Amino acid sequence: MFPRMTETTKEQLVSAASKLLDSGGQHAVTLRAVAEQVGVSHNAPYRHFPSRSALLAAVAERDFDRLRQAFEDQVSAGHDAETALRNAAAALIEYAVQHKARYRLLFSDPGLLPEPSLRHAALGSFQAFGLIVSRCQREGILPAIDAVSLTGLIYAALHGAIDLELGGRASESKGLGSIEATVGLLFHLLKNVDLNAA
Amino acid sequence: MFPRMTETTKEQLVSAASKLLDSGGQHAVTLRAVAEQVGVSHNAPYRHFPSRSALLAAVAERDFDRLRQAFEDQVSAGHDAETALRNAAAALIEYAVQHKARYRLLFSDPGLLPEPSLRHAALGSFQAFGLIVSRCQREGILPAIDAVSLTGLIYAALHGAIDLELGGRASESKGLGSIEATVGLLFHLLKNVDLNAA
DNA sequence: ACCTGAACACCGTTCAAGT
DNA sequence: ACCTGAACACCGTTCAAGT
Repeated sequence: MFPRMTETTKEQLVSAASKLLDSGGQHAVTLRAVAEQVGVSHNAPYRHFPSRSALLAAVAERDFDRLRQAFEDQVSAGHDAETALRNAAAALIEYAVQHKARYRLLFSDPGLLPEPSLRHAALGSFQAFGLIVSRCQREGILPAIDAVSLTGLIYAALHGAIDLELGGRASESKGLGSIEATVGLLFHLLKNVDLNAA
Repeated sequence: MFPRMTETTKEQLVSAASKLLDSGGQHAVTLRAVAEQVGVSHNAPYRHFPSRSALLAAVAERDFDRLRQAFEDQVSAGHDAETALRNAAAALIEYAVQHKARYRLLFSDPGLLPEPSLRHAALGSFQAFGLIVSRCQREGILPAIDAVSLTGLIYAALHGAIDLELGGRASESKGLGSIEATVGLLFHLLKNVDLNAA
């Protein structure tokens, strides 16, 4: 099957909501504005989504799938493990910086409805990232501890650096000059962990 | 001077907003609800704060000061450096878990007005935490790299672990079973960094 | 199956007026 | 200096009705 040239109304609503998130943030995504962009009445979205939250969940699910794809591309790109890890981190950082409100929707918004399909998409992107971490461990770039725990820690640190930056909390005076520098320091330190020392 | 037994209306508004954040989250902090708790009309808050955002900024500033105090207490408590670091992290985690909406207001909300006094309070709490990190470096518990950068990295990782948990993103299947475990792993790895190896 | 128009309760904010 | 009541524009959501 070729993809349809025209989006369904439902897809158009998701795309319009994404666009509004990018241009004006969460605040700007009102059902009325979304409906107007698509050219339907202010409550037509309710024929496709039970609530505003459900529409935002659909935006998030689509983006989680795209992130998983980006991570999987790095797994199969044929680079060495460390390059794959750095590229994956860079891809996430670029997504966050260029789509701030969408990043926060996916990784921080406490109002995001935890529908099973969304949780599945979120876990999928995490696990794709985890494959890269595991490969780094096999190549000795990262310490040989439990792979899932290590992936969780790196994911958390990466998220923390990104979230502080997006929230305007990451000033130079807090040692958080750039997300890249913070993440680079993390990888540098992890690379030099020696658990056989003591 | 002894503290007054009665709060001014302004202080009452800040306290009421804090309470509403704890009980119902950001969503529940409407100026109308705040005013009702204090017993004034729905727009009386405007005699004390120019906007809802400014009221929330006042809540944040007070809490940043309290966090700085908690960190400074650990500095002067007479414990060894590692205990001070672990206690400081535990204090932040406890604050986050018991006051989720307030934690996110301080460390994540992009709408928080960056007034100079608020930025100053935020930086103060960061620097108090940094003093503990520096002491750990002097005692050889943490790697001897630039102190501010290391503090920034630890702050970011701590924030990431907390924020993912508060947002419901920290499942066991993502290696994020508990904030304490993730932070414990971070400290464990940092403790075993050996930059003289290669 | 999908859409519309009117309506409801709620909100942040403004304003004229009161003490 | 501090407060009140009415009002405005806006929002999510519901409902009766249309094709």
